[in-house]
Amino acid sequence: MLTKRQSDILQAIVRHYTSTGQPVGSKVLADNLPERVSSATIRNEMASLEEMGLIAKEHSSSGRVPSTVGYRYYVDNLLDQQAVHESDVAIIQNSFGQDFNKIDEIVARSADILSDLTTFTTFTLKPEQKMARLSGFRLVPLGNQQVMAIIVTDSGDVESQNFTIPRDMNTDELESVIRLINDQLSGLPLTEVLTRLQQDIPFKIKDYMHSPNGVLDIFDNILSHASSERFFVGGKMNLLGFSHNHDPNTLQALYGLLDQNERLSTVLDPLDDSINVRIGSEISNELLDDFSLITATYDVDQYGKGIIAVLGPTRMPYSRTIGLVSAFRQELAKQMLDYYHRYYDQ
Amino acid sequence: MLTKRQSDILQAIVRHYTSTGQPVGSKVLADNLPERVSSATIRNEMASLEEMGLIAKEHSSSGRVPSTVGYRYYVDNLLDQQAVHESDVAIIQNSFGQDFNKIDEIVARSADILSDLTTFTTFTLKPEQKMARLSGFRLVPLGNQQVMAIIVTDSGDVESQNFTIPRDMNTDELESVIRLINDQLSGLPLTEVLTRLQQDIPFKIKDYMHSPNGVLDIFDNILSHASSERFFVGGKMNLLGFSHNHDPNTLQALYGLLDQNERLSTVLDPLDDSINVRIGSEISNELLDDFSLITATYDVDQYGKGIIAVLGPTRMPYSRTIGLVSAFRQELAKQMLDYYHRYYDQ
DNA sequence: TTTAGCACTTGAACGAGTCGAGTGCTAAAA
DNA sequence: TTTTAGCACTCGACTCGTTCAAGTGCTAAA
Repeated sequence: MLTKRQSDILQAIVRHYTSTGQPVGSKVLADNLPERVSSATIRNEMASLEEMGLIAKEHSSSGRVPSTVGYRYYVDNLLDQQAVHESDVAIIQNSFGQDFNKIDEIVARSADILSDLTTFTTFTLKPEQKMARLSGFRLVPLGNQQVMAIIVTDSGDVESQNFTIPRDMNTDELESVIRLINDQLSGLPLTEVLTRLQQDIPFKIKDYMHSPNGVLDIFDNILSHASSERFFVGGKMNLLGFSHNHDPNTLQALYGLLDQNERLSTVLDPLDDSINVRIGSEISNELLDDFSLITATYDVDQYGKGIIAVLGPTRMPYSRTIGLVSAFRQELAKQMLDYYHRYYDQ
Repeated sequence: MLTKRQSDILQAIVRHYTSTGQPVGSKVLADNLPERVSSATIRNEMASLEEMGLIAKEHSSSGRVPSTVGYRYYVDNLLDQQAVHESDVAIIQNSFGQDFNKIDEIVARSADILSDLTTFTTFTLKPEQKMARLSGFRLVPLGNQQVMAIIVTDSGDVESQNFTIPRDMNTDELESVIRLINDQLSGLPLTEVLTRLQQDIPFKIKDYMHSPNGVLDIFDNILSHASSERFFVGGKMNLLGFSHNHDPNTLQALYGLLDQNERLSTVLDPLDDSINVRIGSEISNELLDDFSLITATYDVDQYGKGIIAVLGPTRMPYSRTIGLVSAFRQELAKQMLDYYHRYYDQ
């Protein structure tokens, strides 16, 4: 456990370092502490803090820099009341237009707004659609053997995909299959729809058409697309600004990571419903050792929970960023509820 | 006009510099020229070349580097027969799958293939759709006030967009409008459809519905989307590798440019149907002074002409890159024709 | 016209010296 | 016992001079 003075010193070090980027020495600290003590005393205290692993030197006679553990302690114990600027709240509210036609549009826009505010890179995920139920398949002929398949869920998600009908496929057959699917699978959760599509449906379809494989692949394809979770990434290029490492290869690797949804989702998984901060090596991913990740869920009542996340440098203004995330998750939840109410309640 | 020996020297300088990135001195050149001359002679010749503005020194005692004018001369007069490696041709052919459901997919894939091959950044634009004709509007109700509007052109382009019907809008009214539009506008070129939508159609619609504005905006919106030209960008992140300038601000500005289609299209406009090379300052855009841009059209017969382009460093292997572009435009045209034939000829 | 030779220029790499900001430690003061 | 003043020490950043290699331009001879 730290003494009051040690806390003060650690806090001052983090504040100073995150805002200037320079290691902090005993003299500067002496001028910035609430109680006046000499630089020598501070040096002694810093020696203790270093022994505890909270701060570190870059070289033997440099000032101190917070370590991962130090940031951790700061975030857990020394954070300001996360006061969110009213102007920021106003910006958030005004940035959402009202002309959203899809949940995805809200989510994508969210990532951009949040990255503009924080100047970092952000991720957003819409509420889990796992429990969403199939409300209908549609098939729209486009002429010339082309067909657009559309799947709609009761949570308002729409996924469409074009495909081409094999020449040997009969349109009537296709229509009956669609009817069958709508009859049998409407109202079921997407997960179950997927399994049914692989199990009993092929069996039943046999009666209607002679080559059912191609069609089912299409449904499979579009369905798994609809039920797959895709992160929207905002402010990708901000990374260039706050990454310390400007080596092209490292950057390319990082950007590769941002494009791989599977890898992202393991990294961004929020542990609980609070605002979660992972610092440097705590984000078990070598590429992200110099970054901090703030993740949070947002709760859209019966429509499920989504995720927002901010990726910034370890030396980020934690208080401000956490405040922004906190304000943002609320506003986002509100926007989504608005959206759902506008279109689905009556 | 350059003497044979001057040509040889310029050629050797460009070759050497593009492959090593190091300024080239008289000694190295002496070893690499077809006819054996002393380094002193070469120094004299280089002095002439420099006076003509074809090469330049980085500092008073450094080797020479090609200038923009020098590259220009090289590209115009000294290029190898652009022999394309058979293996590259094979790669191009194999990289196109056959499971394309949309022209856009082919175009997007093209940008990726070409950027992988060149290791540079590439742009592709599908054949001009200006002359494409509207073959139909579709309107698919998705439930809960939501509707998906689909527009299909005779060139097989499909554009869809969700929107929400205002509560005061009558579905029957909407249907009659759709019918009207299909009746009146099918078969017309998209450009004309756009103007008609703004001129006589609103007048006619008045009879069918009391608040025509919202609907027409939607049509307008989706139509201009369909007829807008959008470049696909491949290998964005390759830019990190070949840009000399690693300054985050410059990079961000560059990436900003890649996302602005309007600005791109002024830059990428190919002057004619040959393969066009613009070097450094010739690409009238300050941001691109250290880059070279190779643009070319590809010709898909009656379906129009599209554009492909490669953005690389001024010191790129011109011969190889031009060869690749040349082979690629042919294969791409073939792929598109295949696609069209597969789906539109009977 | 070409070439050998030579004086000259330049950036890169290296070491020595200085400076400033920081440290740890000791011994005296509180 | 805690705090502080003082001091020797360390290290990176910077400057300066030196050396080295790779170039150059120019001159005079071949």
